[in-house]
Amino acid sequence: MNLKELSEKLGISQTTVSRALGGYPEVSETTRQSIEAAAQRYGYFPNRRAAGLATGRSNMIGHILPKSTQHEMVNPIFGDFVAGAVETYSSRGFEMFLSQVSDQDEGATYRRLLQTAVVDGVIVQGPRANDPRIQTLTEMGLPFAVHGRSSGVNVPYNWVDVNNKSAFLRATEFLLDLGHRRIALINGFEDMDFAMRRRNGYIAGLQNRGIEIDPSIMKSQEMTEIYGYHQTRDMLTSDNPPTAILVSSLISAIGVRRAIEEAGLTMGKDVSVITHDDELSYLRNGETVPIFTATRSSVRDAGKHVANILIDQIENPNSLPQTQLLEAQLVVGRSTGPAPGSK
Amino acid sequence: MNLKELSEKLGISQTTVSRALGGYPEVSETTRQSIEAAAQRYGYFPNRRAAGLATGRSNMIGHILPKSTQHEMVNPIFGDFVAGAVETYSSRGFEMFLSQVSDQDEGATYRRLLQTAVVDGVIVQGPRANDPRIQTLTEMGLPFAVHGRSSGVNVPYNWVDVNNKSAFLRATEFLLDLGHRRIALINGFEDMDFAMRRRNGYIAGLQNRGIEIDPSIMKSQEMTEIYGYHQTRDMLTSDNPPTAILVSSLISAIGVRRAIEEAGLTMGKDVSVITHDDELSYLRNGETVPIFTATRSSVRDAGKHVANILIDQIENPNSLPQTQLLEAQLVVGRSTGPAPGSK
DNA sequence: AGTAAGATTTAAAGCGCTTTGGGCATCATT
DNA sequence: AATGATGCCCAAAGCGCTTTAAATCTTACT
Repeated sequence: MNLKELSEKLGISQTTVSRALGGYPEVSETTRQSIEAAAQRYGYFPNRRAAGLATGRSNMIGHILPKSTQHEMVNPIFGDFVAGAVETYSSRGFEMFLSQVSDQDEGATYRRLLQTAVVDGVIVQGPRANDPRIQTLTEMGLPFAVHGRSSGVNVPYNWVDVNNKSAFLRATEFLLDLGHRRIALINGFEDMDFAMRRRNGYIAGLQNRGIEIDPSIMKSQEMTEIYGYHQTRDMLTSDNPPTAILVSSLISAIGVRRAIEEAGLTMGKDVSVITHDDELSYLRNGETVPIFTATRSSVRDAGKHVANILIDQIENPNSLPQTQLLEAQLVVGRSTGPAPGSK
Repeated sequence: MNLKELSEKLGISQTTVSRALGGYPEVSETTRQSIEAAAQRYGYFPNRRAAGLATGRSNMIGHILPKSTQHEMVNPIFGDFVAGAVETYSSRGFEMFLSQVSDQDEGATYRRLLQTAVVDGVIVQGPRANDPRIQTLTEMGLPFAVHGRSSGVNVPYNWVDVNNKSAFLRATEFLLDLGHRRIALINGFEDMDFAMRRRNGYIAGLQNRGIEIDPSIMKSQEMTEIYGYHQTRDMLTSDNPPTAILVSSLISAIGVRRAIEEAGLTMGKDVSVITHDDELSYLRNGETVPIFTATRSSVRDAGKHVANILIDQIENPNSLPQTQLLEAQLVVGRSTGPAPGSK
């Protein structure tokens, strides 16, 4: 059933049927009623491709999954982030489009997406410092919103980010207050902007108290479970092991705990741990009392917000970019305690 | 730049330009060369909406994310599964479309997807026994492929599945061979088809050796970390605790390990554990030597396969449905050992 | 040289929708 | 009664592409 058939069946012009269904005012209430009833009865929905061709809009938002040759990991937060975004999309009449690209030609992909008119805007994930995508997209005029920020980029753009620096600053201070003086950092890849900011928060926290920065206990890599395990095991068997560890991901923190327990130590007594917690739905950090003391911020909510901001921009092309800085909560669980030897 | 402009620039008809770019034979080699060069130079790509309107094909595959009111969990394997599928899509000229639906009107969504001509086919995830979606889609004539199978459905359809029954049968036998007699099952929701099959494998394994089935140590729920933890903790403090546990997900197995260690027991000595391992990229089951003895099967590969099968079907509408049964490997790690008390 | 067959190319129709620019009643205003 | 508004509806153009049917140009053969 298409518009033509429906309008013939009703004996009403295509124009009027289209307008009635589109909610335009210049249709009398009675005809609108009968048109809507008929559409319902025949299960008519406008063909989106045709509608898109006519209007120049697709009501689709693109997400680009970089097929990195370097990092083979599929981000564990991807599912929850997308779930949040899609929730917004469906409530605002949009849908999600996902494409994969090899790293080098991401620019070409955006250009192609624009040229082939397949999306109205894109979400940029995992920004790095000075991320070139922001420049590219701005020049191209393809609406976009970034999950995270990109240090060094000065043009305004839409973003939603967690206050990573403040979160890790507070976490560091919390450990210092407990008497810890040797605090390790198990961070994500530090060319990622969020990881850089977390490190900055950590460093600021130590420096505020005049504690020296020791690069040998600052690790940076892809945040897998194994990675947390390895780094912790190595540090715990070193000459001068840390008494506390700051971890960038709950997944890695699980590895950290494994290494601590394997070393015959007790988490929260011998070694304190604070992790960032994205509130992944399949990996809750305990229930009423969290397992890990954590800086907590829902990545799912972030997905919702960033989608909303992008759609605002699409629906209102001349509006100024919006930004949103979410504060993480510091929630206290069972993984932290006074530094051993301090009273 | 659109087709009309490009063809005017070249002084060649739209027809010929379109054909040259589409790789049709009735264009002389010399004109094709110059057309391709020009397309390259101007960065021309055909508008996909318009092409789709003309051909009736969209080159998009739909995935539906049910917005379950009941299960709020975003499947942890979603990311890897999608990554596999998208890899296939991009190599075969397709792209992915993701939409969210509330449970009850999934049928309506499929109908709408077909009517609005937005996808060429859909992937069905998480099938249950007698899943109504298979019937619906078959009747509608919308091409689809299922990740998993649906017991009780007798019409032929495209699917890719792991041999869950055989995997759990073998795992059970492995534990029995180690002398275990009291083996618990921490399974996923058993209205999910895969979970049902796993349970059947487990039961068959026990019955083959004449061991009685004890429903009090067979658990079924959403496979979170917390769930594994709770069930294990409860069972270990019961009158007749199991000496071995079969777990349906690595995520839950992490919770199982946590409970075992919290109880002061040693995994692989006091309590043996076998888990299913989907080879999630962010959650590897150890390195050379696995942490957990596991039934292993890559969900990412499954994504690739199911996407290929669906595209085959789309490109060749009259072909018979394809099916693919992947065997899981039983890999031995450090989480299993002889039953305590047996010699 | 003349013609049939084959190779290229083109004009134009059509995919299903939205929207512009009128047209025709109906109603209120002078 | 003439005029201007207003409300409702419609025909047709156009979005950018693919593809059918027809035209033109080559080539091969009698």
